[in-house]
Amino acid sequence: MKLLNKVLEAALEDAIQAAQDSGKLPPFVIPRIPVSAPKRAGQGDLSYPAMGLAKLARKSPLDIANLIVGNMRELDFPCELKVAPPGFINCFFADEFLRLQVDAMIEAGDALFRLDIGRGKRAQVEFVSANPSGPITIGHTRGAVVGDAMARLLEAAGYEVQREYYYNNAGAQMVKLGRSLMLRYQQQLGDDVQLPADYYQGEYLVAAAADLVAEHGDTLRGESWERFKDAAESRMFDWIKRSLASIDIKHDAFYNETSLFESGKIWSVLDAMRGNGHIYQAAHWEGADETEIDDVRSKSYQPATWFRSTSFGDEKDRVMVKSDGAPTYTLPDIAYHSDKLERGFDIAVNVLGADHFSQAQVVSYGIEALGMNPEPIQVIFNQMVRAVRWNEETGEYEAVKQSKRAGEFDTLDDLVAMTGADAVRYHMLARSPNSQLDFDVDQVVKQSNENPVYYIQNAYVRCAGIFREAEERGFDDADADLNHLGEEELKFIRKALELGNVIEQAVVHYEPHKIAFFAHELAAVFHPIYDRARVLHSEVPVDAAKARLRFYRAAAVAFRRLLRLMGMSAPERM
RNA sequence: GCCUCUGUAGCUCAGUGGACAGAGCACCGGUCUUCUAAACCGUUGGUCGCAGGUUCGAGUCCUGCCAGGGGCGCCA
Repeated sequence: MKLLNKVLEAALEDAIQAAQDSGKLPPFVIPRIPVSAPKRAGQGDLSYPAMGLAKLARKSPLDIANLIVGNMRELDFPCELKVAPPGFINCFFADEFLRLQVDAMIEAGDALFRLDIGRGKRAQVEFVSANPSGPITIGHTRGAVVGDAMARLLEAAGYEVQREYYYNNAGAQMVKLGRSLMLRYQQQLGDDVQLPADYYQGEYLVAAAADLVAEHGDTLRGESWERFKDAAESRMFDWIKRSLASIDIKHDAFYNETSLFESGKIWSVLDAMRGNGHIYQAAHWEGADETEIDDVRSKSYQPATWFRSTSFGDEKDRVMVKSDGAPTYTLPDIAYHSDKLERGFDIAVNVLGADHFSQAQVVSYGIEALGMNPEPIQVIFNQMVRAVRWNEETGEYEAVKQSKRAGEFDTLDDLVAMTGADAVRYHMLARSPNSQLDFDVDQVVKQSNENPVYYIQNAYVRCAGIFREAEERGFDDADADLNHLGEEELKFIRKALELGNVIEQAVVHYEPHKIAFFAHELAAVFHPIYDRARVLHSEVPVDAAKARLRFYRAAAVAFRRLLRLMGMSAPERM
């Protein structure tokens, strides 16, 4: 299905051009013609404010609007154009066109409003990317939900999409994880050993140790920490994948940071940056002030390898290779993103927490230093998310501790157990990424009966109920005449036709939350109609009933499509 | 101090430079003999943080200020 506002935009531009050619409008460079759906009923289905041309054309907006309408060619879709003060051109879809859309929607099915803006293009979404040192926390969950919804929307826009997970199983944290499990294992065997305070205290390692004892007895006593690290890691990854699968999220590829070391990619990238004149050796960065220089002296650092990121607008240069010869995290990160671009993705979306802002910026500078265009790399920064609970004693909200312990309501598993996969997905998605999110667990549970989640799903359930009942009664819509549809049903079709633009906007601006709000709006149009436009009711004439049954099939397609775009289930009954 | 996000109804939040600023929750009052009332109908609720500026037009763009979150490491 075409994006109708794009069709109208093109036609309006042609009309302006035609008016200019015939001398009715003076020559000027035609600016962007923004056509959008007006907020208010009575202002049409699509609208263009011609006021913006007043200065260019040196005419009154009303005159301009009338001139444009007078020069319009016939559109692909039947509609009526009306001019409204102070200079709007409003487009009203013809009823016959809307009736045609009912069957078009049913035919489109799960591919409803699959766009062609990404046709032949490849997109990648990198998200979650938590290192395998513990369970998926509430913070990771937001990234997971937003990233997967973004991937689904890109697919809807026609892109071939890959979901990738980037991780590091090498660093000091993983050593600590291995040693933590080793100590827990020894404790299970009755040894009197203590876990240092900065080790992983989570209960899940106690369970892992118990499993090791059950499986291997005491035969692992004396094994190195690496053996335990491997055991912990594979257990953690299994857990992470299982948790993500519980909210219907699956990655296509897992990219290990270590491979960038093994392939030598980080060094070739560093050489390339050096070749472009952006790398230097020094004890402190070139623009260091006295405080920084004193600090370096006090640590008696040997020279390190610096990236002159200030050339690209950074506030200070960044270390790529430490004085001990080990790369910082940033170098492999730059190498990883250059690898992404070399793999030929037209778009590489990166879903990160807001705390990675500076890091992402340095990576972008690094890509520039390689002589590559960083533009395909787009980052969605999610602001902080935390689980909160109401504290009766203090009378305020308190953050649930980030303990990584089961039962503390701060892991994905806990959230799903308490509220359900669909509720987690909806509440995590239905917020602008720029907005901080306090996930009030008690509230989500308490309100579950009057939740937007169920409000939307119930629209689909109600359709499914009609189909079930119709089948039982042997009633079908085979020869339905859609002329029997009323204003209200057509109003729903009008609203549903906005879905294409919502998908387009969500993709172009990397704002997957738009789909969640639209789903709620569409449900709000649906429910009153369901109440009034009954199908299997003795007072409803057969012709109207058939038309309505056909209509509800289209509505079900729309809701199913929306729910799937959000990664939510479309249940047949509640 | 610098960078960045946020500030819109009692609460949680939407809001492509356009028309009279919108939802949900909460509150109050009504609706089920027909496809599930997890719904519908109605009422109440606003100095869009403050002050300037740009514009025919600003919740939206710019500047300054106030308040809150996040980031400013030879950690990852």
